[in-house]
Amino acid sequence: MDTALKAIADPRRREILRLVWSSEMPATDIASHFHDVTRSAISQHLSVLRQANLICERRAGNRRLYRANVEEMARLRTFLDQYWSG
Amino acid sequence: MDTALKAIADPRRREILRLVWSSEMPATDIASHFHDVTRSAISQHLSVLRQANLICERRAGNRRLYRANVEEMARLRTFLDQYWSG
DNA sequence: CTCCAATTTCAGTTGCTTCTTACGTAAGCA
DNA sequence: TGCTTACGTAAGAAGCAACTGAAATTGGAG
Repeated sequence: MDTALKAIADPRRREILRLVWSSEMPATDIASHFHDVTRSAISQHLSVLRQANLICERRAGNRRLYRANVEEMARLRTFLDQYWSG
Repeated sequence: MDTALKAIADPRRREILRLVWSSEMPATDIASHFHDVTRSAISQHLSVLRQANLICERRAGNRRLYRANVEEMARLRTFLDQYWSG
């Protein structure tokens, strides 16, 4: 849970999550949304998000398609809701 | 807002916030709740929380009394709620 | 004024984060 | 087979974060 909180504390990663929120997207497309950072950096952000279990990865041929793990995000949201009201 | 998110991503700081959630508490009392870390470290965590505007400080003689800034926490909560739903 | 308690601040260390460049690898295409 | 595209991973720089112990600050007590 801690890992997830740290992960979403980064604005770049929140932006990535938003991109794959409701539909999956290949890594290249994700990276091309960021013009101030290399593809490699985005790949590493994706890795952080994957370790936090906030995104799912699916391989399709050459590509890797990412989408947000809405269940885990719901769990994080619940955790915070309990924190605010505890 | 980013600063606040980073601040609450740390479990120690979340614990501190919980301690001063509904009543103010002097720094010494806060520090004495943590047995694995020095007063100095807690003081620095308090400083991070103050910069994030998540706590308020009041001086009373020798002491410094801290309490959570519930308004700022509410703003943070709203920010996250909007993030989840948009 | 002196001494003590409460607390921050400073200096320094260690470890983590973010980023870049360069390289590796697997899938598709000629 | 060899070239290209789409990625991840490795290595290293730069900066940030968390901690400790020592010193500074500020207020109270004698």
